[in-house]
Amino acid sequence: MTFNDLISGAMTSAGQVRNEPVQARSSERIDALLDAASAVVAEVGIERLTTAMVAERAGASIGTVYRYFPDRIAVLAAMSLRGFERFLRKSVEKLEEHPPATVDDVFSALIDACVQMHRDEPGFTSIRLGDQIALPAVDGGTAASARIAGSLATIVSAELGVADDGSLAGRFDIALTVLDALLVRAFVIDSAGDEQAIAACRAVVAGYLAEAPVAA
Amino acid sequence: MTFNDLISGAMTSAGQVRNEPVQARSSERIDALLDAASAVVAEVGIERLTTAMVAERAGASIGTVYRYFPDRIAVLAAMSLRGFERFLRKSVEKLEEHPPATVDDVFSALIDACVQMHRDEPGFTSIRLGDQIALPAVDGGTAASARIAGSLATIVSAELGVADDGSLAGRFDIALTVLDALLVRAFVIDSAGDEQAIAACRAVVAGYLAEAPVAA
DNA sequence: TGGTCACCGATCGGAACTCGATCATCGCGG
DNA sequence: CCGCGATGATCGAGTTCCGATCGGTGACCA
Repeated sequence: MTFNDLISGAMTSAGQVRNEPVQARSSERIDALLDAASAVVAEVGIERLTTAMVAERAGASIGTVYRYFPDRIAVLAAMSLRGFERFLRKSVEKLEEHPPATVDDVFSALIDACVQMHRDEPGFTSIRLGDQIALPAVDGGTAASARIAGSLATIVSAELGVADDGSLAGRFDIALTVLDALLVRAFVIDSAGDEQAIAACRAVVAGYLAEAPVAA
Repeated sequence: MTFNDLISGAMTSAGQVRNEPVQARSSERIDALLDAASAVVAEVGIERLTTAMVAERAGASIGTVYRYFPDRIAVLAAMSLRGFERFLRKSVEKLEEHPPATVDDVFSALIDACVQMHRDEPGFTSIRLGDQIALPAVDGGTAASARIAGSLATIVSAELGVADDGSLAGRFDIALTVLDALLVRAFVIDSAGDEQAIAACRAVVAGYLAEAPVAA
């Protein structure tokens, strides 16, 4: 089991399109629609996004939006899931580029990936890493950070030889929750990312992970 | 300056009603509308709330909703602000009932108040303590936790004699951000509040505050 | 008691979403 | 290799539903 397995284990059906693309132009169209949705959220926020804005920004027709997404909320959910998957891919990229030696290295890579998402993915600060589009239909099993934490604990145990008394997944879930919240804070303070706030995120997460396990 | 000053310093105009109530029935109606909005968010989520649902649930007419709120998002913003204010009031209540001796006591009271909000205030787990309705029109000065942190730092310095090298407000802002995120997690895991997750929130916040200051 | 506040719901504009017509792509058979 | 037909993709007018308004009526309070 490698870091790459983080991705397949964490995806849900909640943000998938209604018709899986067959032709290349269809795949490209979906990406364009989600790029458009991201840009609209970055500009006006989640609540004010309309499907007409998305269609217009994507250079498509309203009917094309509804070919792939059953409704407005499905567009937001797909955007959220795409962001989540992209975060995972960047994380895996970094973890495979510079194999971590410690848990702290692992989370350092996750923070780097998440900072990059906030900087490169319009609207990510609004949509964040999480579940707010899906709430209240989320529980401890389906929450975004929980979907990563279990696999990550398994992989970290195996790859780094970290002992797991059963609490590692919970601790990672907490660390991911804190990471997401503090990076949103860093990008709310400064849309380019407040460096002190990012540094503080690193310190808080590292400090937490360095402690002896607490029941999660 | 007392803990009670936390409240006046943290409020914004962003969630205020369009017509301030004059008659008692008007105040009661606004409360009923916001109670209704909370119930609807708890059931269907933020995105699916409609003003018709709010009117119906409140036993009012659609025109009554628009007497007090210019639009749908203003209803959500008012609900969010009311939650935030109620959290502050519960916090101040607890802090005045049992005067804290340490920063940890202060945050313990804040956690108790926030847990109580999640339990007693429908929809609070969706709307949380934060700014998501207002995003992206939020910055480091207007963010919810930042609006508390400055006053709290001043009060804690004065009341508890805690030394402040200028970083206390930032540290409190971080602690509040973490507190909010980890309690949302606790109530996502279990809608009654997962006790282990709540305990973990206490430990993480206490652990962070016990450390030597890090630039925020 | 009268002026002001509060409420209602019919109405209209705008957003969400549908569906039938049309266009584009691709694989297969000649 | 090319033409054709089946399938996929797109569009936007039309329909439905939601957001928001406004004029008429009722309630409150000084």
